[in-house]
Amino acid sequence: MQEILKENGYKVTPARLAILSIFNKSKLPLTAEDVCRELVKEKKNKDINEATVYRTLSLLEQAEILRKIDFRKESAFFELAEKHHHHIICLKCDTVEDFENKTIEKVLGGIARNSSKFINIKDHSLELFGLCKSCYQ
Amino acid sequence: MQEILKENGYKVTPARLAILSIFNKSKLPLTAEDVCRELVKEKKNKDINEATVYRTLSLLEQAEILRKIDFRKESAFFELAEKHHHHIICLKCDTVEDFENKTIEKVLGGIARNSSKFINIKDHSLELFGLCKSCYQ
DNA sequence: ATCCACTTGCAAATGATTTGCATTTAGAAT
DNA sequence: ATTCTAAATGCAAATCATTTGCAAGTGGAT
Repeated sequence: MQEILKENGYKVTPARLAILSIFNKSKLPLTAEDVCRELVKEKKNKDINEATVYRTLSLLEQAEILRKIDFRKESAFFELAEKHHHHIICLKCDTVEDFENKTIEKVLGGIARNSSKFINIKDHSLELFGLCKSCYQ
Repeated sequence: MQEILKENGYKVTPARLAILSIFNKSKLPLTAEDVCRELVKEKKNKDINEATVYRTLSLLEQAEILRKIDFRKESAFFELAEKHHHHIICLKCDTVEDFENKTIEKVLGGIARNSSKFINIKDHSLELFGLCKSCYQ
């Protein structure tokens, strides 16, 4: 793991190793708060600051060691609920293009039906992120 | 539009009508802030409070008149970036089940390629939301 | 062992969203 | 039309996740 840090030119620090090790142990995605809580549990690392956790998470995300589940924008977006569809969102200017696709809906229906842990799927969200023609240099 | 409010037992107020009308005019999803900005533009409705906008948006969401794009949880989630996959998330207990599906990836590739506005798709997020077996009453 | 850019801790700032409370209002009952 | 009450609103303060400025600490190249 620490090789990945070095390769990317980041220093190997106790905080970074501790946080990486937490993700290695966890089977589930974690929030910054989850990480802090786990850190406190480990006797040795009671002292890693919340701000450091946030800074480390975004560093690890940029290094593509961690993935952030859903690129959430600062604010929530709303639209009329009329028709079900999905979006392609520009990472730079927030332009939105809608799309819908029957195949995907069908496949998702099957996935929902075959889930081992879930019995009731209420909705789903699907967004593509990229650069629109104007923002693509 | 106001019939929908009445049908659901909500009072028809100037604020609600103004906000609904903004969504009717808009081709794009809007944030609470966007709505406030539009309200200020209209001479008549300079006076609708920000808190009212937020309260109205969540009311309209509950009435299923508006849809919130991506059910964002309070905090962002992170996980090791190793393998690309998606999630089924319990709305009650946050339990997560992973899944992946080649068909969906393939279809999304085609959608990206055929987009009229976008030229560079970097990533996508796909999450299903529902109730896990334990939380389903 | 030294040095400096990179890290960290701490506290304060930020930005979106929510909430308590006093006032106003929609709309049902009169 | 007037009255009445629960629901809706404005305002300001609170909250919550996340970010940032700055001073102090530390990896790791030399």
